[in-house]
Amino acid sequence: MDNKYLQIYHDYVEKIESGALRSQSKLPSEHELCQQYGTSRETVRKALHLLSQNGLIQKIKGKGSFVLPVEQMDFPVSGLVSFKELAAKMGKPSQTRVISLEALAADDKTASYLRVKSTTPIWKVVRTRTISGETIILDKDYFLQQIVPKLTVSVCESSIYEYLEEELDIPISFAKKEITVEKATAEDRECLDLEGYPMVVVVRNYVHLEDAMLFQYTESRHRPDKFRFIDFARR
Amino acid sequence: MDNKYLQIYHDYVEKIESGALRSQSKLPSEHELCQQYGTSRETVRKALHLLSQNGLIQKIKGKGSFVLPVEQMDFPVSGLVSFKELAAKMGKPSQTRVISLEALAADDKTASYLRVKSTTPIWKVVRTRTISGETIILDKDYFLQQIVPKLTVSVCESSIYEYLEEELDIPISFAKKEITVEKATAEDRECLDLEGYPMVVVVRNYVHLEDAMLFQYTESRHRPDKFRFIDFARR
DNA sequence: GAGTGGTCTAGACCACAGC
DNA sequence: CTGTGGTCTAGACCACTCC
Repeated sequence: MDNKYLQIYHDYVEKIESGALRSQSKLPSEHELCQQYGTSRETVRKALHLLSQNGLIQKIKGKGSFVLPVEQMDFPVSGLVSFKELAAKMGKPSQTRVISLEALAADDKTASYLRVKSTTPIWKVVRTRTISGETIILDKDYFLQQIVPKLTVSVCESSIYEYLEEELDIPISFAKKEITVEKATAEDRECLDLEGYPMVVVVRNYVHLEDAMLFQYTESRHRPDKFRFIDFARR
Repeated sequence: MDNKYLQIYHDYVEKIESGALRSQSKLPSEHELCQQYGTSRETVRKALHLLSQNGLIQKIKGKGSFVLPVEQMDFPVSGLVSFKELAAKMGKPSQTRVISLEALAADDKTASYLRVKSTTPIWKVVRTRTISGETIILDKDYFLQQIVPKLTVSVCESSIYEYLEEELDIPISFAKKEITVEKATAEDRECLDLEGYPMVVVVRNYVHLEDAMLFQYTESRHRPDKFRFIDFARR
């Protein structure tokens, strides 16, 4: 069901992540790829641009396109990725526990985060994440009921993200993350294995739909020594 | 000296950041832009894609392109931006102080960060950043002398980044940032106004050239309460 | 010089929104 | 239905790298 350029893109993501294409190795030239896939050059270029944007290849004028060093698949919290996917990539035993799941009216603070009026019907989900036996992340999610009419504990235990994308087909478009370090609250100390750390890393995530409407606000609170964030930027 | 698509892109960055184009307002259709700029549609689309990637506009199929809410000029540490630019955007009095500038041979630790052999000739620069009277950032930069033959204190006091890009014309291509929280060292406590905070936020930045060669490693150590990082992600 | 990627064009057909 | 953005094509010229 992919477009042509996504087809080419996914082919090469697979080749690179599986190791079939080694770091530093050269991709076929754009001309060759046109012939292999039977497409025009702009289409091939769109695929290569995507690979380059995502840090998988490097294009050098006059030379060609080369696979970049992957550097141990670095916990890419950057972008829109779910905890489930992350945990799977890291290959560590992990567990999600639902502390609470409530349908309620937004209080003033939550309403301001979601930029809606107070008393707007919302879902509030509180979960903890346990990795290798240590509970190190406290996630608090808020959704507009208008967008997500139904939500169950079992969905919250696996992946809300998957549910929204695949079941409800909600068109998630872009998200803004904000990372700060703050004093641990009583709730943090209660829910997490903080081991005496006085602070937590707070990742606030604002998720927007295709029409730019904000529909989800997530606050992810991490034990500082277990927190790691990777960002990849191009000129 | 810009390309056509960069011309269009910069025109609209200016219009949006200056406020001439309000949040939510609609851009001309791609067809109209073609006529206004006398270019083909793919060229206009390349410009709009860039605007969209950088979080300035939102394209909606069947409707048009719309200016996104800017949300208070959000300290965009994301991407490749220099401290000088950041401080200017935030409009706060700031100051850079050079603690040391040395040409030396890489020790084992530094060599492993830069992924070169020990004893490779490098520059080591240590600087502090003071904002509104508080010294809250300690920056340690390491460069390969092979790439940067000359470096002076006065360059380090203004902007090394500008010097590399504009004077030396070094083709910076991409960078990887890694954010963690670590115990403050004696050096941190000595150079920064830590106010008793036991930890610092460490941003490690690996900067690569166009040929994917690593040429700079920067370690930026922040007082936790003054740290803020913004990440913008699209589907 | 031949081969590469970077830009650009003038078309085409499609899917979606809104009337 | 018209107008919008999303995809795709088959060319073209340029700047760069390497021999």
